[in-house]
Amino acid sequence: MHFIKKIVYTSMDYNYNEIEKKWQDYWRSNKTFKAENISEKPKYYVLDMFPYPSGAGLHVGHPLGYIASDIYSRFKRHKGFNVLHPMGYDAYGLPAEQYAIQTGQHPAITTEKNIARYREQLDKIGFSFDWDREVRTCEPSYYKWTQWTFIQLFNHYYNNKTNKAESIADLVKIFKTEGNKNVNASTTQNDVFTAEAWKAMTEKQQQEMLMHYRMTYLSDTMVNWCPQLGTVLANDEVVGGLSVRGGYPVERKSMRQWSLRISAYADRLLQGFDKLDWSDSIKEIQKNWIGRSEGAEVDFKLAEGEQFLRIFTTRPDTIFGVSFMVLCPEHEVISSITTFEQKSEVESYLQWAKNRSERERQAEVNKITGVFTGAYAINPLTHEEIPVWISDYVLAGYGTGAIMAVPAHDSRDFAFARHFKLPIPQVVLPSGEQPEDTSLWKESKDSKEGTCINSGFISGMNVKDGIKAVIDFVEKEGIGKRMINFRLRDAIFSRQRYWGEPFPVYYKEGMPYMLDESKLPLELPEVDKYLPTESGEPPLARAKNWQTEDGFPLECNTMPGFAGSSAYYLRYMDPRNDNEIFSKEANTYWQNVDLYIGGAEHATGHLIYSRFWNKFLFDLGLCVKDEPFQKLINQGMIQGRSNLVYRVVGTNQFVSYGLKDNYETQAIHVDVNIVDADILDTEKFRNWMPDFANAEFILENGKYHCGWEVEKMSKSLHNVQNPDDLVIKYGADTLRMYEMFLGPLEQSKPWDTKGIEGVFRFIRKFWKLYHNENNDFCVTDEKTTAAELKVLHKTIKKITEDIERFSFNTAVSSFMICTNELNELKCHKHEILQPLAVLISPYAPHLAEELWERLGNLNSISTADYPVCNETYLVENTFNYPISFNGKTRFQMEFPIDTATSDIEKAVLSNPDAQKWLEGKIPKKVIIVPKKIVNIVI
RNA sequence: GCCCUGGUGGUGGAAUUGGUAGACACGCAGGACUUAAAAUCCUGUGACCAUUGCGGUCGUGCGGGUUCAAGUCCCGCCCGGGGUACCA
Repeated sequence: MHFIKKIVYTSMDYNYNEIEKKWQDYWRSNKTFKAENISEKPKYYVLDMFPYPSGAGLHVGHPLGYIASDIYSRFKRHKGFNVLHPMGYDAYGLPAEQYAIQTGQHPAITTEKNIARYREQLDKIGFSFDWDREVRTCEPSYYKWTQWTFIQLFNHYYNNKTNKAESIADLVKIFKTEGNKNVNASTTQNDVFTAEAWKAMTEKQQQEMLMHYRMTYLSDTMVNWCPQLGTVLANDEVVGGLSVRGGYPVERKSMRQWSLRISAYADRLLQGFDKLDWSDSIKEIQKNWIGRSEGAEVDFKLAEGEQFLRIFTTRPDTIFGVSFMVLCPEHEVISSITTFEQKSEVESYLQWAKNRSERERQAEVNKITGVFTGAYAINPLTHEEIPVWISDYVLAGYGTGAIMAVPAHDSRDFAFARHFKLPIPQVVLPSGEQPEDTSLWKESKDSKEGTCINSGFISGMNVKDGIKAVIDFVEKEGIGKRMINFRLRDAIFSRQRYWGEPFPVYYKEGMPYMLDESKLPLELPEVDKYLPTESGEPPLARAKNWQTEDGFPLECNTMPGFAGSSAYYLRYMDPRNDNEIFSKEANTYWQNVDLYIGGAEHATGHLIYSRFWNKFLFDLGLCVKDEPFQKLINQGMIQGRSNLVYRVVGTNQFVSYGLKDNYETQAIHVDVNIVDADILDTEKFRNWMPDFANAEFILENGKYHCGWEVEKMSKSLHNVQNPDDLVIKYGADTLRMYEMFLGPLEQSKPWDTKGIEGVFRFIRKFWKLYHNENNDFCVTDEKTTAAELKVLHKTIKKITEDIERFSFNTAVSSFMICTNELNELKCHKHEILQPLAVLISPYAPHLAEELWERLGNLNSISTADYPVCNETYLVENTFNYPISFNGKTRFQMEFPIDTATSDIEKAVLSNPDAQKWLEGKIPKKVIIVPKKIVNIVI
């Protein structure tokens, strides 16, 4: 009812539905926002994180970033830039495949359908995307280049000397002439071999050796295996031992998998930040994820035999305080060093540790477990014998899988030493303290600063000097060296799933080989079921003839989600190129993304993978910039605002919010779409669910008031707002401006439709500046007044400043203020209203286009120049000084702008109001800041 | 635990470089128009005290500090949101 009334009345004035459709059609048929790769104009590349097209469609949270980037794109066009503003779909993904498993419907069909829905929703909001450049990661013409890049990764290794990826063919040449003794590469093997030894290897042995160097490599690694999803996951896809998608438990398991040697780029990924305009918080998250630690690798000789244990430490100065060593349960020397007496105990511990899930291990961090191997090592500085233990608090994946324990100064070592009654020698003394009896300590002292004590030749040094002295010593002795360690692990790149890019890989005698580039794309085959085979192979193993023309079997794993999303921004530059990933010309013109807007949840996944991928392509000389995203903005989450009704326990009665405390009630989430301004539509409620058909209500003043809460937007909480309904009810321009008006782009904020009416009112007021009571266009050529010009130019200035600092919420209020002021001035003048239409067009493009046309212009408003502020209209002759006493403002006085401060002082002090506040006292001091404030100190 | 964020009216928020705290909007209250309602327009709206008018006191999570002047800078806490977690 409410809804129909609105349509009727709006057709009387601003008919947004008709106008918005008209201009969306116009933009589509005129390709208004097509970006050319050749242009005289300077370029500007604005990118949104492309969406995964889920079945639920867009909710109001999704377009927030898209609206901001669209405003900026349109602004930049007005400013004379050639703007690249594309959109596409991250189309591979688990939900479509899970749906396929359940229903048998091919994920391509589900995906296609979802994309169509997304497109329809996006179109209705009036985005200025260049749709000719749309990409979909699941299209063969797109993933051809994902596969192609994989081949390049396979054919390159990372040269630490030149600090870039170089060709494997060149590496083979070096191996042939001099072996690997002079090679400093990022590698997973340490053996040194000669040219002769290389030549003596079989092809298979050579391939196995090269695998340790390739940027993507096949290896047996401990992976995150998720049984419920039937696939392995990368580290960023696991949080707290559970899969991010679906929340299923994840186990550690050794499997033969493809990995990307992203760790080779760890240092460059860190250094790259200096040049980037990203928020500190997102840089910080990535820095922590990469986790650079400076320290040393030191070898501890075993007391028996010639073997040694290599450890990594950031605190070489504390070696004097090492009283035992600990190995991870997976450590390879365990079997050879364990003594006969300890053997059975060690074996049962290893068995126990192996069966412990990742989740249990993380949940029971405080549970101290471990076993003594019976072996002893020699502390290289004290030369004392120290016991070697095994415990799963030492991780196989970091450092060397073995640690030197410094119980006095490390909390985990301390807890372990206390539990197993091992000695705790103190070696660092914080300044101002005396050495203590460590047996009385309740916890370790993690002394990052202080003086070394009980530490041989470094006793008396401060920690920093001690570290340096010890490293120099171990390097001289040849038992250790300076070392930088990273937390960042190589990314596991295989997935045991159907709906992803096939690897361009076949196997010959168990060794992988790349398909010839001419065979790309290797298209995803049809399968009868989207499940693993009975023997546990991935779904692709079900495909018929999944082999090369020569009969060699093809890889059955597929690539992970981040494969297709790691270089899509580059493909947008030249998306229909079938001969290369993108042309040199296109890349040289577009360079990299100037502005990237998206959610902060991609900090440790997509944003790191993309930077890695881009740096690799940069090393190959394919792209001209080594960082993909110059400026990054993370839009905040839009939370849902839920409504609650209160059922009297055990009845079918619902009591209004204000009266609920008189009853024992149960709160129930109610669909926010049947609530208006917290007032429940009781009739709709009865029809909402069969359970409530006979609901009775206890009302307040004849109305049912709902309670409310801010929480995440989700179907199950019935608080999802989708943009389509709002576009129908208020129009796209109102939705766009309202989403911006909600608050700062980067902050999380609750969605509340209450306020949208205010923006809707504003849009109509704005329309009425150009129209009379009969909705006839009424803009005149009358001469402007100084007051009108001042309003216009003040607004130009403010809006331009706001847009440049991405403060869209304050820009919207400035438009409101401007409209209110022009309305008051009854201004309907062309000279004011034409530039104003351009000013608002990035925000409310449909409205602006319509007004632009009515103003007599023939081209799209997007071709108009952005108005320039003329400061001369803003010059003030006087300033209204706040007069404050001891910092408290009491009254105001107006003075001409150029009044001398001495004159101001005189005038203020003789003012009767001032006399009242002075209470006859003589001011100690009078501070006058021109055009700011007068402060009188008494 | 560690790291990053944020905390301002009934609500969303503004205050860009230390200079009149609460712009703009929602909501609410009152009024105009109307047979009535919707829409629109006008007025008021931080709290408290006073109210006949003038006014006054307090106030940006809490406690200190720097300053003529602090939402803004410094120190110490509290609370919310996000990230990360045996990383040696």
